[in-house]
Amino acid sequence: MRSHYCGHLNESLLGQDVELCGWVHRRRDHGGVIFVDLRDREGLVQVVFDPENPETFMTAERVRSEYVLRIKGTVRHRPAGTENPNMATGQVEIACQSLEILNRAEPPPFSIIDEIEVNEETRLRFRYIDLRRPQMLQRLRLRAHVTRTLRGFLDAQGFLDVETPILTKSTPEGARDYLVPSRTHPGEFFALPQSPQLFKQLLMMGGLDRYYQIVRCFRDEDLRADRQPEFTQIDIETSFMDEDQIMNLKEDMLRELFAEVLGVALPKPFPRMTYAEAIARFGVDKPDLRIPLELVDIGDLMKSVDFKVFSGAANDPKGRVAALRLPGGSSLSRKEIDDYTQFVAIYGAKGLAYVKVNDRAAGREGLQSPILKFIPDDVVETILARTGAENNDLIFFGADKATVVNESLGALRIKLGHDRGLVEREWRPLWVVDFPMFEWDEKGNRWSALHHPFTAPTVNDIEQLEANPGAALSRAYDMVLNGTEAGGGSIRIHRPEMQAAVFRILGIAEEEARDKFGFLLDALTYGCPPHGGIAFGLDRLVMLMSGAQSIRDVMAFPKTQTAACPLTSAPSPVGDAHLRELGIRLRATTTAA
RNA sequence: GGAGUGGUAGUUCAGUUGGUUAGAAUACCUGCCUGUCACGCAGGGGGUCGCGGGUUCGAGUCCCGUCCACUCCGCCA
Repeated sequence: MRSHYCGHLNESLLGQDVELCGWVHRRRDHGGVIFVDLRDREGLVQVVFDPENPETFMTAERVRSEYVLRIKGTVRHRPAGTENPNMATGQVEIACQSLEILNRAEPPPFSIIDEIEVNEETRLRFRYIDLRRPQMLQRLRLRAHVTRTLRGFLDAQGFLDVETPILTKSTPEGARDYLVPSRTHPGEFFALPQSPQLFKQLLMMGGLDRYYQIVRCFRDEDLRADRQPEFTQIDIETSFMDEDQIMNLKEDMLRELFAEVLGVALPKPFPRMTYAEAIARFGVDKPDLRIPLELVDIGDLMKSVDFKVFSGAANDPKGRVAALRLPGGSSLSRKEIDDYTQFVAIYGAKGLAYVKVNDRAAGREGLQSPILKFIPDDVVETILARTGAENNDLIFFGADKATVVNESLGALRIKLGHDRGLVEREWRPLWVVDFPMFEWDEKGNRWSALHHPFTAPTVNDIEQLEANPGAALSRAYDMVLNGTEAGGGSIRIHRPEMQAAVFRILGIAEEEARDKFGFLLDALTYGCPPHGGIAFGLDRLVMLMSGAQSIRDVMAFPKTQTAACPLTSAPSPVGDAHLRELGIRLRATTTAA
């Protein structure tokens, strides 16, 4: 076992003999002396080889970058004037007495020293080298600090860490499953869990009462900067607690986490906002409260204007007309506005109307806009007043189906916030509550669960729920942090009749419900306690806390956008014999006659 | 499934209107340098311009297709 880390050497060890292991960060020769910066996970220390120890010196001449060394030597002060203030260990150096090359190394494919942004595929192919870079190491250490702190909190609160199966049962709805063929049941498949949702509910039925697990989840959907096919949840479930108790407890958890890991004091309590308010003011159900821009409804003003884009949306029960004021936005160039128009087109917006407010006092003369001629003076004045417009502002307008207006202006709001440097440098958590229970799926022509099918509605009356599913609210809550969904949960259904009713509304036939969830329905009949819980996305949380731009940067071995691993070349073909054993029919490789 | 950006030396990049033997920095190798630490100096090696096809006297450059990476839409109960 090594006696010291390189990065821990300091003046308290002056004169002592130490043994160090590490990588050659850099070798320099000068004036008959060899300097080696030796690196381990704690940092760098400079090792000095002088010719008075010829055997060691000659060995040192052979070392190259990334060679792995074990050295023994004496800690001493650097000569006056040669201290390196850029190095944590820059006051001391090691006078080397013995040197052992534990392994040689090819020159690394990219620099560990320079902070040049290397192509991500190359980084992933050589991830073991990428991980040597201080920033990656620091992120993994932060991640470990986060899980350690969370475990400490949950253990102290009496939560029990229980593992649930990875090989489990495929469930309908939700994301696409990753499937695993069963050898012993030819033609049948396990699914990897999208989350341990049903198992944690079964643990409540098993009397566990407070459960948590830091657990891998799998979803076979397309990837994003914040979405990987396998990711980690902090999964939590409790019995007998209501939503306020759960939210309060989880707030405490997050506050302790941020205080411990980042030294940041999160607000107490977190603000709460209904889903409806979030959509109305920010267009999205996970608002980034750091951006001081809001959507303002103006549909009531537009019902009879002589401009069909606006009046049509204003008179459509599913439409919305909204304004978004950008302070100081009148300086935007025509090209910038065109670019924003292109940007909102991604979300289905057919255009992006705007008004530049050059001189508020000058009335219509002080405004500049391609659409103003369609709108009466009093309406213009009301819009300016309602949005709080001031000189040099710009107001964007969205008019379309409400979903299009919400998504496009919601996304534009975030983009403007970043482009114009309006994002506050703060942590702004909030709870979003009162989600609709169901949303109408136009394509499938049916109701689908906004959260998941085990979420309890706010009403207890089944007839009332079935009479008007679209009006029902759920007992779900999302924790949003700086515009990212950090976690989400709900109180679950614990009455078998209610669970059956929700399945009915979702169009899951009784037979199918029996087949897929019979075990859950049975369990509900044997004394299921009221229960609920929450799951946090660990990767996203660590991404936010570390300032990383991608979830991949806080995972040791992430996958690329096509869900492949450049390091191991997974996925890869398997042999025919292997497939036959699994009862999988081979796809014909030659064209049939 | 769709939109966008990119792919040239180990790495990060430049490469003009299509025109000589495709460059720079850095890394690597050799030598020099008595305290360097982004050391310095001199020299050297290193290229299937992602892949395939086309246009052309001539393609890194233009066209078509394709693969890969990244960002986003759809998708993600």
